[in-house]
Amino acid sequence: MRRDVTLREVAQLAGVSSRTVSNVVNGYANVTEPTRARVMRAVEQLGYRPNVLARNLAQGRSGQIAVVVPYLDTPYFSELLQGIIRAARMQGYNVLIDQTDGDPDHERMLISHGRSRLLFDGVIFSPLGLDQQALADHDPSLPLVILGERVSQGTFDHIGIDDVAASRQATEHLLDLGRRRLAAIGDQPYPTGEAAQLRTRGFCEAHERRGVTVHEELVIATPRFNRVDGAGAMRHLLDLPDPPDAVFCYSDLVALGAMHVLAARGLRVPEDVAVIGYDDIEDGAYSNPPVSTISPDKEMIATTAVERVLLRIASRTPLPGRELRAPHRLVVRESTVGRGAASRAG
Amino acid sequence: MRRDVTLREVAQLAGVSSRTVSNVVNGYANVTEPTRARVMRAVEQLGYRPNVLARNLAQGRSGQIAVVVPYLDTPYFSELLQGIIRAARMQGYNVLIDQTDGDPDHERMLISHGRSRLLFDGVIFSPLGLDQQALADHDPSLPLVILGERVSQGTFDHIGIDDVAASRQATEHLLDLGRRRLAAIGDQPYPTGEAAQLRTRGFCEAHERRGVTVHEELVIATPRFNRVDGAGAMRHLLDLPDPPDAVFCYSDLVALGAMHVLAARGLRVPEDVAVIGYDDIEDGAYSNPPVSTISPDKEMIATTAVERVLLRIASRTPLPGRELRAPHRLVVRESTVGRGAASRAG
DNA sequence: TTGAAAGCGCTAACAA
DNA sequence: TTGTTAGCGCTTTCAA
Repeated sequence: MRRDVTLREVAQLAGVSSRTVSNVVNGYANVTEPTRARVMRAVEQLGYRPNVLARNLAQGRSGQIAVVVPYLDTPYFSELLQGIIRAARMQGYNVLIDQTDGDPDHERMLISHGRSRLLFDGVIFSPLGLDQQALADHDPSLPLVILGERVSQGTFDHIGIDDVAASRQATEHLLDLGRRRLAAIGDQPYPTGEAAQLRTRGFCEAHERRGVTVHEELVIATPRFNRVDGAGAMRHLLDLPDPPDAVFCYSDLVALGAMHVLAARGLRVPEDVAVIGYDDIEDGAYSNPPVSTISPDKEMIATTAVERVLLRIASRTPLPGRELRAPHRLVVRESTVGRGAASRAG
Repeated sequence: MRRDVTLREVAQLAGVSSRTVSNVVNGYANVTEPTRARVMRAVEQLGYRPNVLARNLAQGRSGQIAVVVPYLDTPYFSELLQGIIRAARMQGYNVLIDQTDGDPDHERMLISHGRSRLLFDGVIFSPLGLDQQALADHDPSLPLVILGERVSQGTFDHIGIDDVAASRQATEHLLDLGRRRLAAIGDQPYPTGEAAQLRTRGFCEAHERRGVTVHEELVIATPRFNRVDGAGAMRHLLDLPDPPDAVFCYSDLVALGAMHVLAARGLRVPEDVAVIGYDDIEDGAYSNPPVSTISPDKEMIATTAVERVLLRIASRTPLPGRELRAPHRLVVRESTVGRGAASRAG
């Protein structure tokens, strides 16, 4: 390892103390212009670059936030991640990525007291395997922002869209098109499936509001929100004696998987079966047909998450947990209204 | 910030020196069993967790590798990233993500002398904005592994598939189906477009081998390999007086964009136009119709990249640059052979 | 405004 | 096998 230029060497060359160099480099305090110039010259001459590690050790922080997601190759997360990285970088923070595969032990570890210290100053976390209680057990000294649907117990922030309202809106869209046998793919009737349950609730509420009966047997549970599960559920639905004429999918990936099966069976979307998704990932806009969906404001979710976690990091005293809502909108495409009729709605 | 338990405190409680605790914690050297047990007990009792930052500073390394990609929401990269993160973690390394948007200055900065020191020990880099020469100018003391098509100048490793052979294979597949007016979407006839140019070369070689003339006007250049560019190029091709009967797309995203336009124009895939992509992203397998593609061995690329960068980090002396080839295979799906006939080929 | 010096918590060379 | 101790490079308190 090549010996690096240190602060001390710069100080020596400039004929000042290392304290002064530190001040100059960080733009701190009051340094007279001539001193500043002298130091800067020495910095240039030696090609000095601050050692981030040393700085962080001295400051007791790592300058990094961790972003923890279950799966990186889920388009929704990678799209979100882009915004998070951008926002964090703007504040001088680096982003460490972790992928848990939904493993509860791994997830627990990351937010527990037992995690390795100073690797990251805060966490933006999209939990999959942890339920309410496990989340509440997190190290209270760790600034934590949760994405998706987990109600805060007051020790961390939570940001997400209004899942019930959004799902209601998607379902009402299908009902308003005259569909009456609606299926829902993605329910998760167990403690870690909160997000899914909220969507199911919205699904039911829409039926109530329109005075239509929910067909319970058409509400299909799936362990994940991916294409494979969507395809499997769709196959099951089509094998039913009385299959649905519309499907509300709890993610766009599920919708794409479902549409894949519909195409394979020779059924037309939306003529035979209308399909609506959730997340507004780019794939959905380019699928055949393009898929209607609920579009959460990802840019806002990303920037707000970063903003909040940095706020918590900066705060000396633990901040009370906050519930933050990002806006969403219904995006109508061909998978529900057919060619030519597709447009956008609020 | 809560005062943390330090090595020294553990040493005190255990009645040994900090040196010994360090040895125990890191599993170094020879420590007698009773001593070890005593130390471990103290560790447990105090809830001691090593401070990664301090360790790294003392060791002069950061324990992190940076993975630099142009765009995170490109499925190919997020799929690759999964493997990289997994492999790195297995070796005790964390992964720092950076996204350059293809900005040459940003890219240059990351591998130059001027980068911030010790933030990462090595880089796995997929350059977009930098040409051969700019890459050659990287800080030679920085362990560097390049993904994609950039020939190493001997100071870094490069790993990728054989683009020419793969493209030839894809093109031959189209020709062997009897198609004769083949288009290619994704050429990039400028210094940073090496990968694209190699694919164009394979495209031409296939024509030669089969004794078919290349239709130059059907080779379309695009700045990026995404859906939008694929859609735009396809529109252009369809507006030609004599449109193609098959399209070789330089990425699956391009293929999906192209197929989107074909569907919108009421053309059938593959009956009217056969389409083949490149990368084998998951979307391609679930599109309608599923898209034939060149499938690089992503898992192997990921693990090899990590392996090589760690090797370079570990080596005291700079290792000579190596060219590494990952295997690929042709995956035949409905977008070229139609329903029912799709299968896999080596 | 600037200097001297004590840490930040850990590793590792040197000694015992 | 274990202890002593001098760094790693920077920040920051205290004093001047």
